[in-house]
Amino acid sequence: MLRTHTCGELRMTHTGLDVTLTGWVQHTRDMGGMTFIDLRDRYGITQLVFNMDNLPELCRESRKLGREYVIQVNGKVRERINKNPNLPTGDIEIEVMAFKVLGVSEIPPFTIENNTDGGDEIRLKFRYLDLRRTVLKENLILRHRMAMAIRDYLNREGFLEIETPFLIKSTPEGARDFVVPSRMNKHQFYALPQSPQIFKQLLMMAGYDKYFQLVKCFRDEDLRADRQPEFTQIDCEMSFVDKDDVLHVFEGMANYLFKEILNNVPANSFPRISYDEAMSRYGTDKPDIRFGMEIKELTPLVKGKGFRGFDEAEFAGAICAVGAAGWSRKQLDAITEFVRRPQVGAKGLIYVKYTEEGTTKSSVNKFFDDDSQKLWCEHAGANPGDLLLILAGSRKQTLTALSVLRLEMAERLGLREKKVFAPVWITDFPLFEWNEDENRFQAMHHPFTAPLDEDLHLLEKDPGKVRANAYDLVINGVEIGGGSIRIHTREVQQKMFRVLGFSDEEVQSQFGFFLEAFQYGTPPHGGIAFGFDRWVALFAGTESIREVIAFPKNNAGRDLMLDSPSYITESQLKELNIRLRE
RNA sequence: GGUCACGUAGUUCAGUUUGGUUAGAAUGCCGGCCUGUCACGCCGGAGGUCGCGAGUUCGAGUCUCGUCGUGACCGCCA
Repeated sequence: MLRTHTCGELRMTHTGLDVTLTGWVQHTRDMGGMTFIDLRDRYGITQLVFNMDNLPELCRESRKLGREYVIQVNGKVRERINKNPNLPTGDIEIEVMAFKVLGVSEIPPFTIENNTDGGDEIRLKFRYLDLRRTVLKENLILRHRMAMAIRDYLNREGFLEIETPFLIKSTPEGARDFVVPSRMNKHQFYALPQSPQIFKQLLMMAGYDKYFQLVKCFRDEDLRADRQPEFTQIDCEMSFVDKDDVLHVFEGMANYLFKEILNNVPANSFPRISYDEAMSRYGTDKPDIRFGMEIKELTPLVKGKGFRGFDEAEFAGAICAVGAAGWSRKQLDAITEFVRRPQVGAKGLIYVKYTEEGTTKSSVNKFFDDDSQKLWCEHAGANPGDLLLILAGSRKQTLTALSVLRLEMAERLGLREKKVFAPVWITDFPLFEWNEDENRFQAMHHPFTAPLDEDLHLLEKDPGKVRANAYDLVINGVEIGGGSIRIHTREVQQKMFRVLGFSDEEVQSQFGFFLEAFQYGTPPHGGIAFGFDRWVALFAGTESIREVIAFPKNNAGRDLMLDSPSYITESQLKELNIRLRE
């Protein structure tokens, strides 16, 4: 080894010891008579001292060391005269006797410190420099610890980690596939998996009754801060289980992570809310339940008083902002503007201030008297001092807008505390949703999701009413994972494909092998998959999963460091029998 | 596929509203001074195709159009 210790481990107990350290020059402070250097490695920072009195030649040499030079130093550990309480190694320093430059460095394009001066673009281009920063380093360490804890828990629960192929087959339904041309099979393409769904079900059929995999998945769709074209799932499947069994095992896994990683267990068992209930109480299927502020319907209370905004609306709903009756005109205008943005799409915002004196003041005073406004307040659970915010319009759009408004208000009122975690299971999703563009039903989860037993008889008569035996894990408004009990008979699976509008020929060519597999003894099974990147981001306290991925892509799917994707040569194309079209 | 914002020194930004002399700041970088710093301090210096292209104008960093890049969002993401 080129070193005897790391830059994070030396303490007072090591004083007097002769040590050799290696690392990067974080910073030099040249005082004239003496020079201090902060030496950094993965483990921390240790201060080096050079002194003109002792070794003038060495001290002069040290001034030539630039930022990010890689050096090896030999010296003695000694107690500092001025200690630095902000540094774990701040009680000691190294009196350098000799050093050697192991690698010189250009001047880095941005400063490699906690508060970097670099913007997103340049940091992605020089990702290997950005990764030297403590924030990203700690995120990657967190990711590692979580991966280890997950493997540890699932291993002890008897799960086997089994790899599945990446070069597979393009199938309809779901996200757009990334495809890979096959040189040996002219004009044919593999697809990269959107998830190992079919493989894990085949593993259940093969008798591996508890499977998991930390696995890359690929979806060729447009990106967001919480979406990358390739991302990592914790993919799990179990046989001979019902919904409760699955939820129990993975509640256990979530709590194991909370305990091992954050030392903070939110609840032994997580609340469960049906999809319908989530939609009516929160306006979304991924509610943030760290705070109340639930949506209350006011439709019957507001109709018929001549206010067109209500009279013409299918639905009117309110949320109650506790203690916000004193909000200024400016604050209310800002929040009104917020809901009127095209992304939220509300026509306007009606507010009612329920004053401390017990009277009401609203933006629709002209149409409603104090008593009726008080009635709304009571209905929505508001007390004197609270602010009622009301949106009206079509039921679906208004609920969606209220859900967005609810989050925004919570943000402004400081109710979304980073260190509080509120997990919740959302259950009983609709099995299908209607696709307006294609004029057909499509699977809300995926085509292998089992209907609830009691809704099975509706499958062909009234597919829109069928509920799925499916569940999502939502933490703090972030969809962390989702899964379902799967269809395990050929008959139901075929009915499912029929409702989705597949012809028998299409089913045969796309899923023939799968239907065939059902015929050789298929156990009842179900599972779940978690977005590992999102989970790490949640624990790291960041919204962007790029912060927890070593080498992420930008929002156009480009790798700014590699400058990929890129063109390939004519000879590569020829080998693949591919001609580019305009 | 669409909407919006941004693009000025190595970097992060101001300047654009109202076109007008030599485009500024901070930080970084280079040189000098400094023996207890840790956001070291002080003095001095260098550093610019205002993304690119066209247009309007006596005159464009500033206005218009196009284009490229970056970010956020809608659609999309079973």
